Amino acid sequence: MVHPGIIPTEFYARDTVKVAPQLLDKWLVRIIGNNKMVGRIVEVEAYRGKDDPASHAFRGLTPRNAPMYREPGHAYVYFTYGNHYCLNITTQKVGKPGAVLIRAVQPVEGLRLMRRFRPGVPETELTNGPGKLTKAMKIDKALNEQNMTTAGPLFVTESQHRGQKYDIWCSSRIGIREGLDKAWRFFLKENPYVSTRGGLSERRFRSA
DNA sequence: GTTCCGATTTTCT
DNA sequence: GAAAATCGGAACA
Repeated sequence: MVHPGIIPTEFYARDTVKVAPQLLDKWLVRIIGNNKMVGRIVEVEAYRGKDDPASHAFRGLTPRNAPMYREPGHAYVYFTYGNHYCLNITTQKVGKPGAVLIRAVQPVEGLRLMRRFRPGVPETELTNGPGKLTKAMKIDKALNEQNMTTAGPLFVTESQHRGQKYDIWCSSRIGIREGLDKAWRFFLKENPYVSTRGGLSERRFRSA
């Protein structure tokens, strides 16, 4: 199987807040045996380090957040609220913590498999939240620390569809209590697959 | 539509 | 012991 346009390590080895909005419209690809699932990234959040009280890395290195300090372009998968996995892609060079949380994707390919992992759910709710997309695409602890810059079980590519114009908006991040002043959630405005609950102070970020 | 609750890991108090 | 980068179901309106 050929996978054109895989996003390389250098893309991720930069400021997390710069990387996050640039991941929008790219394709998250999940390979399981001969099956392929693809989701267009439509909502993300940036998490940094000591300057970011909402980040897992705010208080320094722990066993859980260790991937945030290691190589960029790798998966940081953690288990939360006793029920759900969340997928992040690590950013910044080794030693400097950072990660982008993938909050929502738009199903592009492999809908049948996604529906099998999330039965009885309408298409718009298949992957419109961080815990939902990991379940629909079978992303769990087994993929923690996976390299996402090469063709493996999980990686990101450029969009393989014709470039259509879209508006990027930003807001405060969701489900946090501190760091609400930072507008580090980025999403495609009016995309029906973005998770519903709005952040504070939504506003236009840029068009692309 | 809303609010409340339970699932139960990791980290911090 | 409590809160957290969440979700789905139940109860209520």
